[in-house]
Amino acid sequence: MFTFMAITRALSDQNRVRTLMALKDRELCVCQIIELLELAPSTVSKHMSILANARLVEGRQEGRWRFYRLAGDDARYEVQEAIAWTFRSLSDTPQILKDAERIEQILITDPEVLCKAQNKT
Amino acid sequence: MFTFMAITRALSDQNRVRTLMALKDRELCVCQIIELLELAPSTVSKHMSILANARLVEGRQEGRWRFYRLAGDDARYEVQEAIAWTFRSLSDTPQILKDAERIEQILITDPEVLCKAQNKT
DNA sequence: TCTATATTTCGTCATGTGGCGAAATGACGT
DNA sequence: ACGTCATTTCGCCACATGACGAAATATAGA
Repeated sequence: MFTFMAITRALSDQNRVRTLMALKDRELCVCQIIELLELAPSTVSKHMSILANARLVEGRQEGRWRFYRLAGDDARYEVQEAIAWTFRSLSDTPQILKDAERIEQILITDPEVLCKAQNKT
Repeated sequence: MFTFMAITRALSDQNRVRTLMALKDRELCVCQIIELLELAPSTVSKHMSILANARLVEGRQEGRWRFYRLAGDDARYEVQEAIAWTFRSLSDTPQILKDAERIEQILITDPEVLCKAQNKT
């Protein structure tokens, strides 16, 4: 029950759901997620920790950057089903399609450059 | 997206999830749900309206009583999948098993008597 | 070691949410 | 029509949550 509630609570925020969808087929660095959501780094960090806590995503450190990816095949089935359900429900929605386009743009820019740009703002 | 968020928000409260699980294979009158959750009628009413708003449950008026049941086969597939996922995730958990037992007890008592007893409290 | 920098943690604020009781609503029986 | 009674609506309170900026942390490179 606790596990399940952690998942539903994690999914009950639009920004977190958008992030989850953005991780389809790729991992993203925190600064890339910041760029997508247009939120403060601290806010995004909190969101990611909530998603990670629910085991919906996994984090990976690479140098100064932290990358997040969707939970893998080793995840609990509640998690796997939650992710599958989310994707089936939202893949075709305007917001997610718009995000997908935006991510393509974000991926063009090197994370290095992206982060630097964010620090100036 | 809006529909999906309504569902996840509805599922992000433990009492609402317990209620949803309690509706497996049967409909329940509001006073029976009050008895199960041990919450104030106004609180339960609010919970039910949130579940109904997300289309996870449907209400039916019968005289003075209002019965709720799980969304049927005509519901959107997001809803159907959400319900299916919830059941697969929680059917075997202690809280839900305990609730199931308690519901058996509640069902023994006639709703008429149950409501009267609640009014006295 | 010192600096730069990507991310997290902390403190704070505004808003949302879940809880209750009282009053309103709606439906039955008389 | 009127009283009864199950449920909902409303107003309120305590607490949770999402947002930010500032400060702390951790890592890479000089």
